[in-house]
Amino acid sequence: MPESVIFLDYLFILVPKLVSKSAIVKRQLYEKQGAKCFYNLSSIGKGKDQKNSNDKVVIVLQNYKSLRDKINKDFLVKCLDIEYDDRSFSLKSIVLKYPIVKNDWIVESLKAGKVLPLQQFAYDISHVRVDSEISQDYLLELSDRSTKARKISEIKNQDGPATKQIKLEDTDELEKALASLSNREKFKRDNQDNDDEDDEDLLADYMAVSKNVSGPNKEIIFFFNKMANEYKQVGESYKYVNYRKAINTISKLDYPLKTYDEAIKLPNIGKSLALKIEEINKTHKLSKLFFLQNDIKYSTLNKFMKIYSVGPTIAKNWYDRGYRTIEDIEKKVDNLTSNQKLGIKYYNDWNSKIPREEVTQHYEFVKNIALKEVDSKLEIFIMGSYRRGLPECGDIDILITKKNCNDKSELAAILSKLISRLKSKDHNNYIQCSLIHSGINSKSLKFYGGCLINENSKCRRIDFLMVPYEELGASLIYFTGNDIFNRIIRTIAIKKGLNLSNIGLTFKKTGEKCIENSHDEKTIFDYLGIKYRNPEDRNIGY
DNA sequence: TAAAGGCGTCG
DNA sequence: CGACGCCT
Repeated sequence: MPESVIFLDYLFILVPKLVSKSAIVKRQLYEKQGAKCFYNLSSIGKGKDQKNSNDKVVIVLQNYKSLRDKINKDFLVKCLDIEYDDRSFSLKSIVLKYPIVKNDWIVESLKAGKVLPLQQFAYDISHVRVDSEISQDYLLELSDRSTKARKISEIKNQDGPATKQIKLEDTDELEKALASLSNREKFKRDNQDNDDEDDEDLLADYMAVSKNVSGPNKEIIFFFNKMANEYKQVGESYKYVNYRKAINTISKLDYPLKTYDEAIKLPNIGKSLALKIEEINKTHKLSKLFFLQNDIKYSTLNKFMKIYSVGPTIAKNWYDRGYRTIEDIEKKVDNLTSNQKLGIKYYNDWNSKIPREEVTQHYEFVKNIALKEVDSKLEIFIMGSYRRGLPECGDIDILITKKNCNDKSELAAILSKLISRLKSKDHNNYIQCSLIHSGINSKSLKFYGGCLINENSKCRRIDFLMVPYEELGASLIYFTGNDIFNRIIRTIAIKKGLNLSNIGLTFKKTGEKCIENSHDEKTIFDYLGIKYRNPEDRNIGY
């Protein structure tokens, strides 16, 4: 026996605490192998076994396979009996201190007759959901389960063979594992099933998106794009921008980015992004991404912010008040703005992409009405992602100008007339709703709303922008984007002491115009000292 | 450490 | 008018 004592320097925290006979038999087996066993962190050293300074503490998830869906932050916090801190990342500090492994680490180690490396059995903390309601219920259920099961079997049969059977089954499994290697494949299969499924989901996702991305670093770009979108949707706009800029840097490389050291030297890539690049290359996963996607707080903020007119402040406020679903919001929030109500009404429609071909249809439809029924001298362009050549668009952006017309009230009147025509029954109420209230006498040069091209279609977001002719160049740049491109060239302007907006290019200090009449974009590019870029080349960062 | 800029809506 | 959100 002495030579088989492999866990001599180990201290196991067994979670959750299971009191079934089989669990206790297992615990005794671990102890025979030299391990000290506890059920939570705070009881270490309180029992007969004292912690030695060289003891390696390992948190072992018992019955991992059947519990994996139930494990979340509150579950672990409660099991480990640690101080609860509601910040999303508090578990990280524990994990840094003590490894968390699935129980097959013990099983496989026993089979191998030696302690196997923890890494390959490590429980991925990034999967841990922060979800108090589910886990509280589950913990209650769990604490009863084994006693309940035993009681039922005892009632069925007073001699208790059922109990014995449970015990035999579980210890059998372990003994089989110890005794024979023929089970090795089965164990492997059983325990890797779920991970394989995760990988397949990821792969499908990856394949779908990677159609649009090629090059030696497409995997990194894929993950960084996911991170960018995740951060955008929870209101972390600087992180969003930084990821997009990093993608821009990486997508220019013609060689695969392999190491931290290579990455850190590149512009727009700092320590944390370089580490993530290394993680992606090693594991083909990004734990932070899975954390964000599975964290109840982040996914709820994400959900709320997809409502038009709900930003980070309101989403956080709702989250803090305990709201978790769109239904909660509809029922319990009594001060929704009219735009937010529309955002909920059209939640699905406005979160769907629009095929490029449909945008073309809208363009033809609006152009026709504008020229025939409003003013034949108008010039009408589709902007945004459409002008940048993308196959799908988030919305429909229409810029309208009139040659040599700088009269804003005339332009406003044109817009009012156009909108009222598009709202009319003559055109099947094409405009369904307004997000910027532009009445017939509105002086606004903008209109945002929802529109319907035909009965079978979805309601689409449409934006109109009336532009004085002298502002056309700056407006074309602004309304073409993308957002990151705009920020980059505006930053270039700042560095030259200038200010670039949709109105024009001015001197930062005096506010005077740099260019009197900038009808075209090229003049502005020239003044900034940068080469003209076609709209298709302004898709910065994915 | 800094990070784009203008404008509409709400209270 | 400040805070918030939206547009690229």
